[in-house]
Amino acid sequence: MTGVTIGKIAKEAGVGIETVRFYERQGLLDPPPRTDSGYRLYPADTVAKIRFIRNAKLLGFSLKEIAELLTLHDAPNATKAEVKQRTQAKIREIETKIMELTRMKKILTDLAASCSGQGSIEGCPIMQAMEGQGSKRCHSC
Amino acid sequence: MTGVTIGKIAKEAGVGIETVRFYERQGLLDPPPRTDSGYRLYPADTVAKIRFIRNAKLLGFSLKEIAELLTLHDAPNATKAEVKQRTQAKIREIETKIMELTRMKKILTDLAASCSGQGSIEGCPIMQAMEGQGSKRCHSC
DNA sequence: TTAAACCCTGTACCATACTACAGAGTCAAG
DNA sequence: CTTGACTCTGTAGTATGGTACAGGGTTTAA
Repeated sequence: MTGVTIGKIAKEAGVGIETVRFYERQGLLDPPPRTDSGYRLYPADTVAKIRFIRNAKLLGFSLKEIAELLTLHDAPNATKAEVKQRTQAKIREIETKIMELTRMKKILTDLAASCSGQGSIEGCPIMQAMEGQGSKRCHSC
Repeated sequence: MTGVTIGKIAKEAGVGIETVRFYERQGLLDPPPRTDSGYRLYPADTVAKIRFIRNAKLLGFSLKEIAELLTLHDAPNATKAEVKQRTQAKIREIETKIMELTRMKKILTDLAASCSGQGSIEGCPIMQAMEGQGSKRCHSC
């Protein structure tokens, strides 16, 4: 089997041609063999790799992290522990983001509740909150 | 009063000089008057504006959105409703992000629980999940 | 007077994940 | 044999929020 051209790979994987080349530049996809005229000819499993990239992205992994996961994927001596450790690190990262967003949401919700939404902006409690010192002794810290 | 030079504004506000000029380019701070030699001379309330920017950022507003808030701030005929509406839109935006992150976290947590973390990467359930079709009929959608 | 400290503009760079060309060569069908 | 579809490289642009110069001019304090 000689391989598949980039256009067919992209179409099957549901991404743009430019994206496939971009993933190659970023080290997510191995540079494939070429025809005499320089056309890329991809092995059949490339579509699966692009799907892997998409799935990992949906789980919050960056392209750099996905490159590492793909390296593990192809390393015969990689371990489950390495994958699990990365998964747990990502969970902690997500938890940190959720906590930060929850903090923002609580403050905004309280402010919205304290604002009548009626009349001139003068004395708006939301604006007043943002005018404050942003003190180092912030009660939410 | 002639005004304050950029270095003092930056120091008092706790940001870099470049950041002050950047905020001016982005339309967050009005271009201040200049000395004959071209030095910026800021009005005294500029430090408060930069604090406003920092506080609004901590609540999740982008610089573009903060520029709008600052415009409202200086508009005599602005209303509380306009501020409250932006606040509620931001709350919804944050809720969407939290839901997306929570979705990721749940999947990752389930996957981590299903992985023994022992032995070769062969058969790792986390990797297998990422190899899947990423189907259109995903049960989490 | 001279050196340090300050300020100016303009541009380029960091990460992230692409997207969009221009200008050229190649391949397949009719 | 020509036309359209495909591919190539390389570069630049998108949004976000800055940071970091280079290569000047200015101000201030000793």
